[in-house]
Amino acid sequence: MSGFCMRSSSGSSSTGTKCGRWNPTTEQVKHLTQLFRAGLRTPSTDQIQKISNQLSFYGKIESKNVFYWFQNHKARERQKRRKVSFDDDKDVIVHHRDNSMHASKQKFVEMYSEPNRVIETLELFPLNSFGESESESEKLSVHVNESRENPIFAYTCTMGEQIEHPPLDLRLSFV
Amino acid sequence: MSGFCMRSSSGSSSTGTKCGRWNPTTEQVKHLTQLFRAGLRTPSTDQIQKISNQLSFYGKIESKNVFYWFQNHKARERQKRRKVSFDDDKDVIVHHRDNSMHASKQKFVEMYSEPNRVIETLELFPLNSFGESESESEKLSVHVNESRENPIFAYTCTMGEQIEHPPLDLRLSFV
DNA sequence: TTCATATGAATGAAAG
DNA sequence: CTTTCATTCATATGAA
Repeated sequence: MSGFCMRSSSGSSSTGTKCGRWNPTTEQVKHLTQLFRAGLRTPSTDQIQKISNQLSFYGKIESKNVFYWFQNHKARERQKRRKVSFDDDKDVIVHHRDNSMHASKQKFVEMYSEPNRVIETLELFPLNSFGESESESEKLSVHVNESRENPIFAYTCTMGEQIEHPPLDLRLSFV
Repeated sequence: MSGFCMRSSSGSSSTGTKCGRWNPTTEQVKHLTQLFRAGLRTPSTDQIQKISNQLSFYGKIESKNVFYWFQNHKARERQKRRKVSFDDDKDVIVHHRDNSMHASKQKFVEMYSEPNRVIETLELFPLNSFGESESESEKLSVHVNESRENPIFAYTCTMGEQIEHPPLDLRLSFV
């Protein structure tokens, strides 16, 4: 059994999304909580494995469940605390808590900040992550056409994943 | 403005539906996925630009969105391989299911490297959050006993929160 | 049924 | 790249 949740974003009705989800037993929750209270916040993969293994005694459970549990529990603990701690806000004068959150908004630009705008046949593939992914170890190149009238996404893959005719113009083909 | 943030249509009990972050349309996701499946993993700035530009046809989207999408998708594809694979038997007895992972080469290979009790000294507390935890910034260790009969969860916490003795064997204690 | 809440799951964004 | 954070989505459950 594997819960596959398809997230139909926007578009129309966001229905669907059906998947069974883990339902922890009280015992499992009790132990997870204890570990949390003991100070565990972000268990490592190893720890997750161990915990999962042990807790499986009480019922079905997977590693990812443990992972999510801690993730959520920690987040919500913090969230709860954040809502309750609105003491310094309406107070002291010019303390406009600047929205610094947007200050460093574009992190990705730091690395790729290059006004370069060469448009041609692109050379993809960092070549460092091919053996491990489920994708194919093939090479391809993205040919982007600059025509701007009715762009068309045209995937030229031997995989036979041809999409209809979306108004795009990103051509991808093997080399 | 343009309704780029639909979502709370029929949901009265729906959450706030804030429009703070990018919400890819089905079409956008479809295309991104295709590119990914075709082998694209780490698009260059140019490529990101082009893709973003093309996908903007379907809705609001920025370059960084594309950048992050690939980064996350790639990472999670890999992470999935790591977390969703260990299925535990709820019947005691821990067959050392060997470490015949899939293809990963990190962290996991050292799981059950020892048939004895594996004592891992955990380094908890990320320290990036103030006193959000009830525990102090201390270190603890998880003592996992591999006995395959009647595991017992034994939390050795100074808090005096001793639980009974469930059939588990994950010992957690401060160091 | 409808609304409200708790929480598992997912994922965009960022930090490390 | 890896890991963590923040926010959101979805479902199960219980109250009204």
